[in-house]
Amino acid sequence: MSQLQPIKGTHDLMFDDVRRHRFVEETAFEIAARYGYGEIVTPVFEATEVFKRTLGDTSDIVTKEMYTFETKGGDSVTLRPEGTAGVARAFISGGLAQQTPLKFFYRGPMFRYERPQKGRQRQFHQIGVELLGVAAPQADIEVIALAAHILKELRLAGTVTLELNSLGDTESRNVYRDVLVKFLSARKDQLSEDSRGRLDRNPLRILDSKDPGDKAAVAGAPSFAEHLNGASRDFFKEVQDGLSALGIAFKVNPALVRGLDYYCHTAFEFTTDALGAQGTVLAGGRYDGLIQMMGGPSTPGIGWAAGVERLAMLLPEIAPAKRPIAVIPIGEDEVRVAQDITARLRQAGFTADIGYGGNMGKRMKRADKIHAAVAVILGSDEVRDGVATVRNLETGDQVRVPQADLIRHLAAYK
RNA sequence: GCGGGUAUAGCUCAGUUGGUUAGAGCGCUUGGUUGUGGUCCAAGAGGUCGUGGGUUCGAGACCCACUACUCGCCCCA
Repeated sequence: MSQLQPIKGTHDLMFDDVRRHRFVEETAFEIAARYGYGEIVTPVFEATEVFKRTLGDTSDIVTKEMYTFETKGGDSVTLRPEGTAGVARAFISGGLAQQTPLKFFYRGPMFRYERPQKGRQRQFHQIGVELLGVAAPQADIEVIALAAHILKELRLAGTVTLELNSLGDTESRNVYRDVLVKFLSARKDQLSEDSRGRLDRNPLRILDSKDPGDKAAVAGAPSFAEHLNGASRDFFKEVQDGLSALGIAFKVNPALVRGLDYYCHTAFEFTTDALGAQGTVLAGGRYDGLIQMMGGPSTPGIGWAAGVERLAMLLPEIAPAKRPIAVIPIGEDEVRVAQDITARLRQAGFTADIGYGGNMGKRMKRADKIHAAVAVILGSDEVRDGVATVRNLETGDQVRVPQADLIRHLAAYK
């Protein structure tokens, strides 16, 4: 047992784990590119203020989950707990308001000081998209369609469910908020301690509490849908109609809320019951107030983020890694020739590996271990005759091939 | 921050009501095959039983504390 362990809540990714991880990221980006999204890479840390302002001073993320520290220069910086704030900051600092609409895809590590459990790490990875500058419901439809498309491409269409809700515009939300607070205040004794605190900070969050008392109190509450004004109602209907027209199935969930103030209109989540408590796999919404709240020009936006580890866990078997060609010099005298052949194979686009040492048996074992499809064996006889012994490691068949013909002969293994 | 579970070989785990030299499978090394892997056979290496304390004639096992991991609550992707 080594005493040297990774930091709590962090993991080393290797072998198949990395391949699943990359498969998620690359598939997502490839699909996003078809929708016109370009990748944006923002720093993994920002001025603490960037997150405080965007996430709200009362959110759990800001109040207890951020990795915040002071630099040698005395500035407070924070490892990003999510991706939207950094993109919004880049939008403002880059003066990109003139170039809307803009579509960004991002991926990378996020950091939250939480208690780790299944599907929840302290360093985890997200992929996400942001569409900035489009106020029309068409943007909501496209962004959700993109998410659905990616999940389908990952062969997860059958494992996830899309839930949808509308938070309305500011006017609707303020009206409903007051109604809800009044209703719940009258039933304060039924509420959990957490939810009593939320009454002031985040009353909408009480709607999706799992606490039995909260659920009972909320059961008879006036519905958000009835308090949407005409414009908000029309907006939500257009989103729903658009999704239906594209054949994207969804379920309206009135309890689906975002606690943060800048969220409005569309909120959505793709969830699964295959991951225990951490069922949300991809979630997002419209945030028309965000850019302005950060000090930029008023710009509508909508986006989502997905947890790469969670998606990777759900992934069915992925395609096996490409099988390499093993080049095996029998003794030290053949190493030079083997290196030359290996280099030529690699230049020609093959995946090739060379046995590093030991006797031939060892090198053959190594070839088997890396799942080589074929071995190119070079002994003194072969070198003398300018040939190589090509052994099919599946069937055991082997033939002598002139070294000059190797690339053509091995074409099937490319 | 609050609960539950677990901790024995590199990995996955077994280990009887507490009893003398702590086991298996896989993996690893070597040999059977000094120019042939995967299969097979044989041998071998590898463990202060998470750490510290306690109970006992005797602790891997029982008790306490700590640490780590893990699963829930919470939060969220």
